[in-house]
Amino acid sequence: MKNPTELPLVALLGPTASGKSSLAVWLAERLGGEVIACDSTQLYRGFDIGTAKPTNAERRGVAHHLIDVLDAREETTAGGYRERAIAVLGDLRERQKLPIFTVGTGLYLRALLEGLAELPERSEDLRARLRAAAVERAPGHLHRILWKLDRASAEKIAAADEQKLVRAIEVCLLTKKPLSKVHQSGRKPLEGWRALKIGLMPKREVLYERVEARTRTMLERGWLEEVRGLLGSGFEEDAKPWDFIGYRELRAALNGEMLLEEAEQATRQATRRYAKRQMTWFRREKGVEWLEGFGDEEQIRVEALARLREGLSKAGSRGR
RNA sequence: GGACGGGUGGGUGAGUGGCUAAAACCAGCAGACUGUAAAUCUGCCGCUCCUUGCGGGCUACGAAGGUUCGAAUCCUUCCCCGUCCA
Repeated sequence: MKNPTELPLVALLGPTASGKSSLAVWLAERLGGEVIACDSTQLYRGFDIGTAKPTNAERRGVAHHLIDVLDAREETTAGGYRERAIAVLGDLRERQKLPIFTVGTGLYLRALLEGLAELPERSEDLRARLRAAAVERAPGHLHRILWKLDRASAEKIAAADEQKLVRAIEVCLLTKKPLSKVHQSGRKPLEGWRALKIGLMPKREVLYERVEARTRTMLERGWLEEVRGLLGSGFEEDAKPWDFIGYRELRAALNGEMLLEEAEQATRQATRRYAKRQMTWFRREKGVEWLEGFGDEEQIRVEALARLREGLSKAGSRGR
């Protein structure tokens, strides 16, 4: 196999409610592109309103990928996302379409562009055993195990961070090597593509206002009904999508564990915190052209288009 | 008019003489994060100064006075709020 020519791909990053989806469609129409969601929640079928999937009307006939590809009881992982995205990229290459990623999940973009180390997949079995042990033993048990297996990792992970400790121990046990060592090898960056990154970074307080307004709008569009329907459809209570912001709160409201009003309030709150975490992650992303505004604002769109055209011509390929 | 209960930092709220710039929680801010990532976790959080130290100064628990070596904590008066009696 020859090394394929390097083609440009676009990554639109930005916190939730910053208007990525709308900008993506607008750009796709002008650049001959198709949209690929890079979002851990839009992957799931049935969870539509609260994950802010673009509606058919909003897609305006532009093809969208990696939305609705998983059943609620399936697990996503960064590695799994990477594989799917690479498959889509292959398809777009063949059809000569510009890939435009709407990136909400920073880890997934990184996994795609920079690759992941050669790590084993998660093992539910092992995880269950580790968790059980943690409950029985004194606090700090997992951290002590990791300390023995891989001191360097143990120093980086907080004793309270069970999720990361379990993962680290899991990798050490399955590979029989320290995680910190495994991390140093085997990362394969994406080949054949050159990423043009545009970031949306609206003013904090305006973004928060949008978050509030959008939560309201989602409810008005029947979000609660959607959740009611999902509850009735019978998949496990611990299915991954019930972790998503809003879904867990609305479910609690429907189960009588909190008032609807409280659920709405909690949802807004969680969304704001989420937006903040996204911004923290994105700030570290390299090579991003930042725009201070929302993706549905005319001047932001025009500017995004201009910067992309520049980038595309440098990449020496399509762009009309 | 009378009897109780209460007024604490952005919010809720603990604290009844020193260990208290004041628990805890929330909000806020900053950050970490290579297979759960809309997850998980960490730090900061009155103001200020610097030689950034378990450092110094100032302000703070409704208001004003007082007791005390020392008060959010005790006393007095006043102002507000709640409940009950008239």
